[in-house]
Amino acid sequence: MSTRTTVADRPGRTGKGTARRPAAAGLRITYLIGQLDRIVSRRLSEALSQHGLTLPQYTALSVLRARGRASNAQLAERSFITPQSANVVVKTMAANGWVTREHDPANRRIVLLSLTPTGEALLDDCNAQADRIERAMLEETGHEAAQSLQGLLHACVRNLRAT
Amino acid sequence: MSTRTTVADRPGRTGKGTARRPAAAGLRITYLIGQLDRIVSRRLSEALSQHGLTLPQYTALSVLRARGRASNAQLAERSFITPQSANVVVKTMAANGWVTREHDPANRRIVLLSLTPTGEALLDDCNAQADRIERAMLEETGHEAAQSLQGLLHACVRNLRAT
DNA sequence: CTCATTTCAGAAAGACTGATATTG
DNA sequence: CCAATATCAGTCGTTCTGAAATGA
Repeated sequence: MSTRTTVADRPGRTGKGTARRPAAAGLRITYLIGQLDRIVSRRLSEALSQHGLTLPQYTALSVLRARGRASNAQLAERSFITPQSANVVVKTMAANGWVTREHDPANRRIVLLSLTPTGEALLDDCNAQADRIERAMLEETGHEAAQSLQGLLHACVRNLRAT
Repeated sequence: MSTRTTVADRPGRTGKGTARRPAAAGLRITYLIGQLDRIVSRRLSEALSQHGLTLPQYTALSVLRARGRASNAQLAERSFITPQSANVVVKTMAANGWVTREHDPANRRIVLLSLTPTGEALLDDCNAQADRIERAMLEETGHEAAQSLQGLLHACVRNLRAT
């Protein structure tokens, strides 16, 4: 994982209460992204293990639903991992009957991946788990703030992907 | 790491241009966090390797500067990793002369970690690199938006850490 | 004795690079 | 011949669990 970094020079925390004051407001954004990712990954992994799948597998299922059918190379690109890594994930999912692998009639070299009904149902269950974590994460945060966060994160991804 | 998940049901992308339209706006927040963390980690790791350190090491240096002196257990807690993992990271940093390890006079069982001048200078260099990446990430995003993002991420961490 | 801290040992999961075969 | 795809193999860095030793 990850683990981002860098804390501001001044801790900033002077009070002793729970946190009415901004308190420790000088945290670097890259640091917060890493910390949040670590916490969310842990929570999500715990929840997913109850259904017998891992986080990379859940990611792959999600991408496949969004894309419909996709090749291994496309899946890898969408998941920001190498085709080799994606292949490892897909192999076990195919063995579990969550996805099917069939040759593209137009190009026999390409293997198209699709969700099976079992995979679809599994994804629905996992999405429900993810929703619960997301709600806990955004507790007391208004709907507009959540949308703002979503938009900002998306902008960050776009900016860095372009460079 | 990582790899978060779940894309919305509708890709949303209909156009073919670079991306003037919102395009694919329905991405799940947990998914975006994972993707962004992956991209930022990769960028940061590349930059840090030029200085001869890894991302977890940079994180540890940052935490140590923010905390002043800290034990290995405290460092681990702050970094959201196990004390064992922290120990691995610290060992190599001590060997490189970036941190010192001295016994707590009050409790000889505890080893207090501190940055050396070399470690301080190294951290400054790395922070400059992180600043560059952060600026690229927040390109065209206003200062207030960046602060909003920082606050939202911090709130998410607090909410999940409490649960 | 009990608890916290450190640290050693082993193992697992993920992702990477390199290399190879196949197809268009 | 070249580009893209899939996939086999090896490796590395990170993190984990388990266990042991030390000291308050």
